[in-house]
Amino acid sequence: MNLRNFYRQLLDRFGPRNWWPGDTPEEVIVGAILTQNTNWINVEKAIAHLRVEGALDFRKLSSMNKNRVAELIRPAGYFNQKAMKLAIVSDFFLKNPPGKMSGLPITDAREKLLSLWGVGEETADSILLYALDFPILVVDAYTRRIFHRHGLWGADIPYGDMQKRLMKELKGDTVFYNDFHAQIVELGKNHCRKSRPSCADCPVPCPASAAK
DNA sequence: CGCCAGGGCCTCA
DNA sequence: TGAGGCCATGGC
Repeated sequence: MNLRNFYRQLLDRFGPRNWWPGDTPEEVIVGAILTQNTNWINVEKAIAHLRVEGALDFRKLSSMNKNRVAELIRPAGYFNQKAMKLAIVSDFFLKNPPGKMSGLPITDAREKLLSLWGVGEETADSILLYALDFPILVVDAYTRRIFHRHGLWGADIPYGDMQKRLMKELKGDTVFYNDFHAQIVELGKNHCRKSRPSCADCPVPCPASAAK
């Protein structure tokens, strides 16, 4: 399969996605934590609560009472863990502002993020790409499932393997990786669902032999 | 109803 | 280093 062509099919169907859903780097970073294993609809409710409270703000998030933060982000699930994660990440970005992080070599920036409790590979890469404008491809459960169904790899391929393989073939820049991942999410949510996938109107139908 | 969602950490071998 | 358990709400 030609991945550039695959992307073209998605772009033709869905149009440019203009991601990430969030305006400021702060909002993108908060969203990246809150959306861990959670439906975006629920994340939006949590972000709305934070905004009303004036807490969509690193200073506030790093100093506010954890129980209060947990209460505000309750709809996003795992609220106790995520309240802690928001405090840790906020504290980090107060000391390492996004503008300064963007100037580091990407490997250094990634390592710093991964060293934080609560920030794994996907969250780190989402922040690197969507908040700090680094050219790195975010992959996720949708990516794993979609390309597994297309016969590209096994169902349990590790995160890093997916990322290496796709980036090696795509060789994109920040703008391209931004939209590629956004298109994958659109496809994964609305067509290539885990259960009851909507294959009839899929913009990138699986080869019959590989479909599952 | 039960399943699922744009993960990540801890434990235990 | 890998599998399994845990965290938790709300939509469908």
